[in-house]
Amino acid sequence: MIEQKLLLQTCEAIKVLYGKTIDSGAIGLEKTKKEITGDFTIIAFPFTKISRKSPEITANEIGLFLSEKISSIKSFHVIKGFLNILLHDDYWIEFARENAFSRDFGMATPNEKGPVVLEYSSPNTNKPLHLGHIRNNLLGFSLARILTANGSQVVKVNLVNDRGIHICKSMLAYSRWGNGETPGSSGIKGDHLIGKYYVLFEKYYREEIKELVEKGLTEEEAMRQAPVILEAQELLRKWEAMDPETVSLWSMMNGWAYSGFEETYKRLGIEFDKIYYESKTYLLGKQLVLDGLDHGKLTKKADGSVWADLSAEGLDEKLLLRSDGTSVYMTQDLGTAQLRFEEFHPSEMIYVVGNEQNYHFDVLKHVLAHLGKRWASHIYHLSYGMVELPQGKMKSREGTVVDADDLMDEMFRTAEERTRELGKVDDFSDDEAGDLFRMIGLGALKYFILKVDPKKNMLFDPEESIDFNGNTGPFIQYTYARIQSLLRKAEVAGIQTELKIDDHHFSLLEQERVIVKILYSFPSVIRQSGQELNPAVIANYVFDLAKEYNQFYQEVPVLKAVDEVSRSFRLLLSLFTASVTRRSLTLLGIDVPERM
RNA sequence: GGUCCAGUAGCUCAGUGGAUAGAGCAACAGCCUUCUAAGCUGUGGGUCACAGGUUCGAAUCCUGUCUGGAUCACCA
Repeated sequence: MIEQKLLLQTCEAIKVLYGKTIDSGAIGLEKTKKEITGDFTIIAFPFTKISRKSPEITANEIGLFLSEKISSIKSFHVIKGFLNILLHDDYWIEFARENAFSRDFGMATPNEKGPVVLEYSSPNTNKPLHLGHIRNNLLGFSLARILTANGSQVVKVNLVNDRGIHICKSMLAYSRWGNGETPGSSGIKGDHLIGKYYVLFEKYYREEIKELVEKGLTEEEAMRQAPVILEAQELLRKWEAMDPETVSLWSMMNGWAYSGFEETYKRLGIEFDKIYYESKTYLLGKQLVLDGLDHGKLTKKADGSVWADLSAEGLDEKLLLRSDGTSVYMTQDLGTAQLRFEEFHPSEMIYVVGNEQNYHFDVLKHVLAHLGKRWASHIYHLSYGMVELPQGKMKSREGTVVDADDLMDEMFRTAEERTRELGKVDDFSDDEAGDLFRMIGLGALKYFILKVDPKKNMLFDPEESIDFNGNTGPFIQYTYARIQSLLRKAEVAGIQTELKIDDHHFSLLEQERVIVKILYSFPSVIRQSGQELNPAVIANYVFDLAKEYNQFYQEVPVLKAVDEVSRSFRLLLSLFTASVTRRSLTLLGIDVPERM
């Protein structure tokens, strides 16, 4: 790699010129800004202390040294303390030629340290998936692909929250008002049907609270004493006691939810390697806690409850077992973490969970460390921000949630409308057209969400999300489709894409050079987003690429280029760009259309 | 109140120690014998929340302040 060479020789230059050994990590090497001639820039300011000369002179001396040692350097020039280095065109041409056809471009060496267990999605079975889940699912799935591209073996897991008071609420409402309605009989998708009864419960519950408050109770008392909530709690106790009737209702309704989720996942294009059910794991962790108690790492209070004292780490005390000996959420998570560790011996355990649980994961790691689990430090919480709407936050109680299925329908519909308007599918079969609408609609949705830094709260404006112009998925898909069309036409015209540079030396246009340089950075973009667990890095990269490509080829048509060598190079560049674009979009879980 | 996160153009977002802080949307003015106008070109738009500090250099790092959000349950 040329960058390595530059760093190495800069060290050498400083040693020879100024007699001091420095670490190559201390050198500021970056890509030259677009407006300035050059490919790489070395920042010479820090060396002035060593050289005891002005930044300009220091940079010039280093530049001279480098161009003697590295043959790929064509020229250099200095602005203030910035040493801008220009490489020979042949270097970039060779680079493009070598990489245009390479398949595993961007692939890192396999990671032998063990698999990465990646949890995402984690739905509740009492209501359908909404926009927040979509962000979670897209992040998780994209991350799995990025990590795989970085050489990791990834186990994608989902932990379904299928037990607890929330599902009992839906069950209660259903047994009261359901009249034996099923997804089949009503034509309602299973998870939506359950959601319907959850909403019914909440509505009725609120009415009861209101009545009690009118009778003189405080709101808090009313919430606790409302007959319907007591009944739901009774249902939970029955479930825990394995009451046959309750369990059978529970498994029937959960079955509806599972098949509903499966359908949504499929439409979203995401999948899992393993699904855990909380009903099977909720008792885990208790033994872990009792062992910790035996070893004196946890404390028991007078009422029998068990706690972890994390005050030394700046956190509070955390309850792990209730006074009646039952587990809490944290206890379960301790248990499932232990389970996964034993199952996979992972090098890393990643949880894609919203940032409202930052504290929970802090505590989780600390408690595990307290219990002597060394792998606690291998837990990484990929925390993402909330999705807000123009009207404010999504609240299920106020009916301002954006349902995942509805949203996808809306995206598909808009994609179809817009595409038909433009006459893009006039020569498509119905199947082809349908596929295209789904690709574009989903591409728009996925890109819109993934391009934002995960940790930030984001605003989802339905209007803007279905705009297909500018920094959007469809724009990138469009660029790709156009390149594919170009390549098809070139083939028909019998134009060579294989570049012969043996006897030809020609100059790259400035824009060609910009594009090749962007392509050059692709492997480091993948690596970076793997490290930071950030698909947004890739999203923004591929948009820049598409934009540069469009700008250039607007002005310089490929098929008409007169010079055979330069035409051949541009085709090669198109091929290269297409392959990197496809690769990037795939890492984001976005499909690429051959025509659109 | 404690802890954590965020604050960049009218709006949505990039940029996390380098040069004159960038895109998209929105507004206005242009460009279809070209790979396909879901595109391209141009114009206007900034106290990088505020104040100090660190250094050759700060939107970026440190400290403090302000604003917004999350969290601190014998809920999950």
